[in-house]
Amino acid sequence: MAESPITPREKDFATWYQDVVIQGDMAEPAEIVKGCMVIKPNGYAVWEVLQRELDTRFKATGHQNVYLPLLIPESFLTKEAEHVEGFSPELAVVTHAGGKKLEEPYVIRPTSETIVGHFFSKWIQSHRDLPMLLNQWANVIRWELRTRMFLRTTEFLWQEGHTAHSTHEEALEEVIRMLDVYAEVAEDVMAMPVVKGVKTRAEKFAGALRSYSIESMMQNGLALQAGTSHDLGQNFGKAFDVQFQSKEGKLDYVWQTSWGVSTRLIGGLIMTHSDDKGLVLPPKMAHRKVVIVPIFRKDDEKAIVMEAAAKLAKEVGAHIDTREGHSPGAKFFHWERRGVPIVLELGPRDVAAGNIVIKRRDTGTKEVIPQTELAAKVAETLEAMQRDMFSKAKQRLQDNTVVANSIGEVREILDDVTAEKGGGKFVMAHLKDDPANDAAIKEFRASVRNIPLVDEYDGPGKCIITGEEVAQRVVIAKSY
RNA sequence: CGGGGCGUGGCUCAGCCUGGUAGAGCGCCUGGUUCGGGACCAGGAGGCCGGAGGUUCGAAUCCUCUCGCCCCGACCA
Repeated sequence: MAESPITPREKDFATWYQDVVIQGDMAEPAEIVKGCMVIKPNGYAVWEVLQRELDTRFKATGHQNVYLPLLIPESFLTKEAEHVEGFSPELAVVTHAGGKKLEEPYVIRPTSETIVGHFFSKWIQSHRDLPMLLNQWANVIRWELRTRMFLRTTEFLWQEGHTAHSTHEEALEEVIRMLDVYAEVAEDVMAMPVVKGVKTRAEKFAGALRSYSIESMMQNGLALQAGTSHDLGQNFGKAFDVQFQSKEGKLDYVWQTSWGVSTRLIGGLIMTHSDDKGLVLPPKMAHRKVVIVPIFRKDDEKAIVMEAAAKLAKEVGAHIDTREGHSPGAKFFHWERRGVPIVLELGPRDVAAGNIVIKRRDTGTKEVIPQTELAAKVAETLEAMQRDMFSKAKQRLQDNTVVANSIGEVREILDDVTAEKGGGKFVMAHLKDDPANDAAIKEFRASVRNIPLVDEYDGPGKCIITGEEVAQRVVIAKSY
């Protein structure tokens, strides 16, 4: 037994997740710093793919990247009342520097709305400066009490978009545009289906008018907020005095948005697709899509096999596992745990027959094919995997979405659901957007995930708590 | 912050109750035989037992304090 086995999902989903992260060589707990993790090469490569996919789309929608300071004067946080209330409990504060106590402490950014507000007020004077469309790739710190690798760590990597507009309409368009970008990356690249919607007032970002989110469903049925896009209204504009002069010569505050996704997405990716054998990556997320495991005994066999392997590897852009001192079996397990989409086996028998063995990670299907067909077969298999993995996840989401018409029913369905045991559902119910109702749902540790932008159900109905007429059903679930 | 668990070679842990020369498996190094789903044999390197104080002739073991990590809840991307 070369490396520790992975706890089956059935037995304990939370432990399974940790095992997959560690065995897949994605990350490990930092241990020396509370709640932090070390993202290892295999995990960081996945983040780099995500960065590339997102960044390309940000640029295509007119955004530019900037970088702002990690430290924020403490007083900045207090300028927006809701914002400070929302973030105060989880701030890490720098009180000493240069061997002296600081006159005014700095907080380590939990997010950058305030510092952006400050600079927007410097940079924006005229309607000609608008819209201002910026994005920042950065790390932030939120002192969470409970952490899980990728899903919630004290320090995490993310991108935060910050934009300023001259009208609310335009800002709203931006909010939805970026939510769509997130949904596209989640579904088309990560093969992770999401539900787009508006957060309830109780669940919105501290300081926003409204927040929008994409919510995905993990294999245990728990919801994961995979991305958010906020309509900040003029709240930060007013707090930081970001005014512009309109065409008509009138002064007005800018309308802002902010939006972000984080390394949490990697957690979502893992919990959407992986299995009891380890990590499973959709082809578009795999930095290493094809690996060849050469098989041979004697030196003359080795020469023949390696020559054929090198030729085929070049043809399909594969990595050859040339490590010595490991049996082929050990190599198969190695790549399987790391989620490589396609593993090719090539031994003397195959070379003699002009064949090669192709195995796909998601289904475990193994096939012997002529080497001449390899390139076509690889391309076709990668495409099929991407498609099938999305379908499978989509099906699971549908199978585990249920309708409920009373609070008792909702509670019945979700009461015993935990991250470890699983059994989670998305429960569609009519509920009025009122913090009191959110609180009632919280009593059994569930929450309103969002109010879907597209109502796929029966339209208006009576709120399961107040009985008032509401426009549509909302998503209620246990979540990470 | 409440509850639980845990700090002993790189990793997983045993030893602690009942104080007396620091152990195992895995990994690592060397050599040989292996190699189509986690190979085997032989030899070898590697630890002031989380930290501080105390009890004792003697502490990984007993006592006090302390630091940290993990898991479960409340908070949250």
